[in-house]
Amino acid sequence: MSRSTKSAASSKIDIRGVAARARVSIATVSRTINHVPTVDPALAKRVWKAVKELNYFPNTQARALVSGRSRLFGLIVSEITNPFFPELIQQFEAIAVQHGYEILLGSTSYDAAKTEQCVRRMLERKVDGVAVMTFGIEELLLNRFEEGDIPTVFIDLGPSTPHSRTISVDYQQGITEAIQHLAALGHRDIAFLSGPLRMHSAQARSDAFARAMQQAGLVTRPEWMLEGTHTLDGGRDAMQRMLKTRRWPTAIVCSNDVTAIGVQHALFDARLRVPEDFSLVGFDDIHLAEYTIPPLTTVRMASEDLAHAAIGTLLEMLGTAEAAAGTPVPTHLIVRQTTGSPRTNATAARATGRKSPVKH
Amino acid sequence: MSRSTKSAASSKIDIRGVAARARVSIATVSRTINHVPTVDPALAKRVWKAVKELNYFPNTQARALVSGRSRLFGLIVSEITNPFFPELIQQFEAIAVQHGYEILLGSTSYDAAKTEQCVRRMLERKVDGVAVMTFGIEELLLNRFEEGDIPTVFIDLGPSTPHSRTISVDYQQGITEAIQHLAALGHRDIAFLSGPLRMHSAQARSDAFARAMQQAGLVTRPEWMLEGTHTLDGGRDAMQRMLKTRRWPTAIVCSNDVTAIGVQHALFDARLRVPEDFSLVGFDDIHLAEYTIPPLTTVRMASEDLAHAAIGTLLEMLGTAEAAAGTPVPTHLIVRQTTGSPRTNATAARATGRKSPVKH
DNA sequence: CTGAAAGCGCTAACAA
DNA sequence: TTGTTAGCGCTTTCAG
Repeated sequence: MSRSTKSAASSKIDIRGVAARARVSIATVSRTINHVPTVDPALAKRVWKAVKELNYFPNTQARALVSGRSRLFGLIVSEITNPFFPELIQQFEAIAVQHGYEILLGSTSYDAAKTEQCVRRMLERKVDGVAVMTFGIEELLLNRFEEGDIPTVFIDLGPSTPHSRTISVDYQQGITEAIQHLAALGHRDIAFLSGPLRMHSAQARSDAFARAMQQAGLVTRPEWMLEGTHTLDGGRDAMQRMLKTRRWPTAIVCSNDVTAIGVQHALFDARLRVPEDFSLVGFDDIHLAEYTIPPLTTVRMASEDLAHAAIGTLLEMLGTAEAAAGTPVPTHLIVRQTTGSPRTNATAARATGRKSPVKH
Repeated sequence: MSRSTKSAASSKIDIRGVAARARVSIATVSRTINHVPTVDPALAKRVWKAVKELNYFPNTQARALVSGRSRLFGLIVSEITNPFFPELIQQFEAIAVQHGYEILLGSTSYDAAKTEQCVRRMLERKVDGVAVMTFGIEELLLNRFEEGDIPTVFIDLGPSTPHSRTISVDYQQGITEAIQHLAALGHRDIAFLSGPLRMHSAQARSDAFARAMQQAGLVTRPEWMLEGTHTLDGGRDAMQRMLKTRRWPTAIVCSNDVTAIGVQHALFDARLRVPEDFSLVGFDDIHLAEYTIPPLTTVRMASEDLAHAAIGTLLEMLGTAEAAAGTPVPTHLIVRQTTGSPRTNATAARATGRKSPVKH
């Protein structure tokens, strides 16, 4: 077991070791690595040299214990298996790390017990702030964090309390674009497949749809306002239910992309084609949307914008950053290949095969 | 600002507060909440009562500082946007939480600098163990953790050092099933679209393919062994390259599901049909595989099994759990709708339209 | 500008 | 069985 004094056992080196080697006090080491400006450059140089040689890095636990700040941000999402969230998480993590923060991830899976436990874990780890990206009202969460004086950001939730802020999303813009696009193609019978309506953001998207329809002079029929679950299965099931009804719409707007993918699947199963039999519009613009067959027309809400807004707001609440201006996160339509002219009833009845001729 | 003595400011309650209210020493409180069996039940009851009333929970930082254990497991993945990883992460987190551990997530994005930083963060936070699920050899990682005496599990990496173990995956089983399935359908010209070959697991899958082909008495042509990137884009690009060559295989086996989805997309773009023109097999069986159009035939490797094996091994190394026996993670074929009889050259030339008649 | 010393909240000897 | 006490590694007064 050869352990040269220099290299190995990096984990056992502490601030005292560095101080000894640099022939200064531990206080000076502390100041140096924290970039306190009043340190004599000569000493600082000795300290950094020792740090390098010993491969020292500070113990985060001790640091957090004494300073009261953990440099940890909690990120609470509902369900990590919806591809939108990983994209969001990745952005969030990248931006957090840039600012010297770590992410503690929690997923609620729409389950009260899991949510409670998740909040508890965040509180125990003394996160400096929390971003709740569940796209749903979680009064519970708000109260618990409020009690602990922990800065919290939510996505489009109503009131801002002393320790919580809201990031607003301009759902209307993108959804209006979608309806206008559909209307321009000749669609009049448009259905909306929402997420769980108890979730505020699902409700907001649903409302935006209704408003856009009205602006376009189209009527929304109640039986064409379906409630889904924001999942693949939910989209498939809802579409299957709709296919059992008498009168079909010619276009379907979904509250998120995975729902739309579920719809595509149900349609495929029923031997119905997109966009010939049904036009389809998603929401989110996950990376995969470009890869569905055919590629999905969808409303883009950039996960990067969301992550930026969330962390900016958190940093601002901590006094670390300037006010990041509360401009809402924008959305806009991306036209791909799931939208086209509405079918005539005749087409619907005998549709078969692809239109385009074989190429190769 | 009314703050009743009982409820609010839960974050300011410490072990001393609890001790005072329960009229015991802080040591007794510590023992109670750590379930040390030698505490007098009467006192324990008083302590728990105080804990409830004050809504107390221990400061994790302090606990970690003194005990040297953070109850944190690092989980390093390559790229969170490949849907396989979120599914794995979710499983991993669930199981970790069951055992009282938290997850610190890091993604390397195949980038050396990001990887380095990621390891550093884990070391700084003093993780009790690390699972490296990058599906690639990362000597760098191994050494750094080894130096810090941190238990580490890798996926199918060669040698086990004192502090590292390997979880092996039985790639052969599932891939052999896939080849046999294809051969039974009449395929002889089968291509393999691998991941980045510098990644050990991609190489292992590739080798398993070659062996399975040999066992089935089929020849593998070098130009049909393509290297992809385990991404949507990589699958699409590789397929597009292949379509430019003179001789086409009749079936394609992919090293993971997103690659297969990319291939489907390239085929769709080229007006070629699955499975009429090409049979397609994926690997992983992500949830989405059931929702591609048509649904993807794939080799299942359960993320749950992987997560279980990883955490079991980590716990075992920490002495917390019994030896979890090193049985390899199994894989097996799931037949859906992307595999069928091989095309004849004639079919390839004039393929058009769906076979099945319209239903509704 | 630097060093000595006092804790941060908790666990783990050691005494009682 | 319970309480007292000494730190864990670090930041941060407070003197010097």
